[in-house]
Amino acid sequence: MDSRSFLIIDGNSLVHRAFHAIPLLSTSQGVITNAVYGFAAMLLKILEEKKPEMVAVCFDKGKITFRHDELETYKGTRKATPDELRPQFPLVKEMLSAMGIPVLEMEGYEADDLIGTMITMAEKEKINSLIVTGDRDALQLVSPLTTVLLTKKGITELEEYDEGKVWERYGLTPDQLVDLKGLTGDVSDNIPGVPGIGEKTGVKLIAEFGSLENLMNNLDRVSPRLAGKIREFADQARLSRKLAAIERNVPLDFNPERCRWEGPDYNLLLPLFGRLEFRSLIKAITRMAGDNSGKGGQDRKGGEKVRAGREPSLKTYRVGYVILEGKEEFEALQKKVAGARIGLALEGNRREGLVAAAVSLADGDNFYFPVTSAAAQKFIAAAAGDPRLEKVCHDAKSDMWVLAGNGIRMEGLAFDVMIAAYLLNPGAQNRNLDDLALEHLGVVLPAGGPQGLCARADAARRLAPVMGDKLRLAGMERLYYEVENPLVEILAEMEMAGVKVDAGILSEMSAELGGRIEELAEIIYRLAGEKFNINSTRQLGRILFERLQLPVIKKTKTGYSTDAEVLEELADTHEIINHVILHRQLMKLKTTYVDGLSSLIDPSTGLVHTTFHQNITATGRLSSAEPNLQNIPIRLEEGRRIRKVFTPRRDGNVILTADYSQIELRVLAHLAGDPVLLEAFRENQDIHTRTASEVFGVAVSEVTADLRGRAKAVNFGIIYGISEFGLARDIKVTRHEAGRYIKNYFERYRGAKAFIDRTISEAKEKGYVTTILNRRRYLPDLFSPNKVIRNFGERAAINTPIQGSAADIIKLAMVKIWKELKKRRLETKMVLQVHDELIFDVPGRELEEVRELVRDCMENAVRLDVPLVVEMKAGPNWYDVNKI
DNA sequence: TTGCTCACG
DNA sequence: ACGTACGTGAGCAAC
Repeated sequence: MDSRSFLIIDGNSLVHRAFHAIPLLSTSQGVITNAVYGFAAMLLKILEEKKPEMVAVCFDKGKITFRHDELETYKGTRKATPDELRPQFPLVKEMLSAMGIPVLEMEGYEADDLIGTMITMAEKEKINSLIVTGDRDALQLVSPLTTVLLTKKGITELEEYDEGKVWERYGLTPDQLVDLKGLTGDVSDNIPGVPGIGEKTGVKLIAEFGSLENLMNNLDRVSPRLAGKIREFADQARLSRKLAAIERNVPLDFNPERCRWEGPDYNLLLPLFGRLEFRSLIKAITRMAGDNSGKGGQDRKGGEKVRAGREPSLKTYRVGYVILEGKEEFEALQKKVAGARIGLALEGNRREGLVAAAVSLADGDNFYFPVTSAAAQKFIAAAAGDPRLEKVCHDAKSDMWVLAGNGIRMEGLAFDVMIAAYLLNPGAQNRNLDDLALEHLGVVLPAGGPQGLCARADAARRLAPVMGDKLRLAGMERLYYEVENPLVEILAEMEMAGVKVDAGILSEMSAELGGRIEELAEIIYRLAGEKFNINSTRQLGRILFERLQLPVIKKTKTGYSTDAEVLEELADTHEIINHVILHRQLMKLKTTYVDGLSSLIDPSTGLVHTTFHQNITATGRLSSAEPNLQNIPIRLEEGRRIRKVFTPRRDGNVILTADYSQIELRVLAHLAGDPVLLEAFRENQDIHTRTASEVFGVAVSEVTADLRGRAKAVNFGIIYGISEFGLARDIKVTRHEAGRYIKNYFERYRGAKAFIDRTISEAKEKGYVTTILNRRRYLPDLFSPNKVIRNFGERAAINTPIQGSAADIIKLAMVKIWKELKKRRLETKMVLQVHDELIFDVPGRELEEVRELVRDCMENAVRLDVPLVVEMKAGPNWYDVNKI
């Protein structure tokens, strides 16, 4: 654009366009944001491309405009603004204010009229204007100085109209477009025009006569039929023309010069985008603005001080810092931090250990040091190891691993902002320190170097009180300080302790499985009549359903389904199927468990060290990765044997397992207060047998294995948020039959039914569900207009309090057990957690004591309305464990 | 990177 | 008429 350029946007039009072009996005807490997002994305793109000098956005104001004085039914057919859109307008205006862009609106006028008035002012001053809108009516404003950008498709495609382009499209000049509207009217605005005249005829007439008035004066020169029609509706045509004409003289106390754009106020914009969870836009504007900081003064060690009272703009966050070197400096700092609370950030990794550290103090002083000298090493060991020196970190468990590389242990973790962020919203996908600093502090962290590390230590320290307040307000203080925070150190110890894995047995298994897989492959190729990749579902599908013409049971969105369920159903149709099933099974065992596990054994110790993720699941469970030790086979004997390789770490030790019996159903009994469930557990009955008796109306003594199996599926179904379809599929009965079971269940278990209904309705009221320790999960899916997604949300609303409470309970038990093991100075190591089960590596002499300690801590972790029962087993490996 | 499949609670 | 059981992680194939 030219030197003086004015960008002027039809806010209503673009907000509506964005709303319809973008699917219903919402924040993790259910605030719908799609229109704001689309509008912001469009705005940023146009600003970047056009770099205008002046910017304004116009909105309609008031339902009744001056046009309604002329025609009561003007825009009478407009649909009401959707409920999902209306609350987004204030957000758009807030965004514009943060962008530093003025919003123009005036009672009784539409955005068009304000735009017409502004560009008229601009043209007088020879300013070039660019109008952005989705409304073709704006094309009448095109002139040598004014162009219009029309939205074309979606939000990114725009089409620029100058006079030439208007002529090319309509064969008319921009001001003739108004005359055209007089004839054709406009369905969307409910402007009548002349009935029977559409765009084709209209354009022809206006092109020939130049204007509506001239046409009226020369009706003798058109066909009698047309002339009659126009004569009959002459007044209506004149009125329509008047309505379609954009007003250019609104008494507006504003002018283009006052729209000079100085750029966004990033201190407002970034927190707003953070709140709306516009991660990609945050990245985009961060990039756009670039790192234009670094004007801070230097201090004696080369660090940079914050400049006081700087103007608001997107500056990478800068902190003052001092680089520590000499022994005396470390000693001085050690004195200074005694008994304090510090932010701590480390640079380094697990393999190579600690490289550098940054410490941030409450008074704002920050210290950076490379860990190269003995003095540095001594300082960090003392600081990290001192339990009374409170540390605030981001992802402290990773820091503990880095420190462990230097033989340093961390104690005294006061706050981990990553874990706090997880509790505040377990559904968020990102908990980087950078994102948290942006969202909660409104600052952009610098990357790398002493400045970067100090900023991280400083940000962590400053985040702690902010997030601590939020935890308190959400009622999660106890959950944080008594469960999750202590668990960080416990999980670090479990990971570092590792589990002994017998590599010798694994390599034998690998060879044996390899041989069997090859034999099976040969048979499969022979039966198929050709060689192919059995692991490729596509190639397998082609063989089974095309070459061998087996019936197609199920399709995936990319082709034939060949999953276990399908293969099982095809088992009788062809000899090849059972071989494929076995091949799959053995392949899984070999690749994932046998070979996968082997590759992760530390050859110097024979241990595997899983990583327990404490901030992944939506429900509060842990997850385990590299290797995942929470999904080691057990259901089928063939796979179960893998467990033989998990052994105690030394001779004389045993593997002890302790698992909660039916913890989720017990939690359900407690939460629902259902009398039948309560009674069953209080009397320690077999819960599935009892359910079978209730649902199928037979005496407990008459329950067959088959009935018990079905009842078990029903019980699982209840926990998952039952559906006829799911239950029917699981136990292979008709949907009708499954429906009967569910109906019977809810008639016998009224409390469970009431719990489910109550849970869903409360979730819809609050937008989230909670567990017994007040863990929270937001469920934006509950508000989806899509029924399938909404049903998902409802099932999650039922399952989360159950699964999540069970997670709370075992985590609490872990903390109790760990403290007790420490207190008694036992050598026993807690090594694994598998959701409802804990696994220990126990010296033989401690077995008796540890068994009682573990049982006590687990059974009494919380007080429920039903007893918690723990089953314990012990043995020489994870396979050969027997009840004790 | 995505989709499919399958191991666990 | 639709298309679903809840929560995970990993390996392979095929882009």
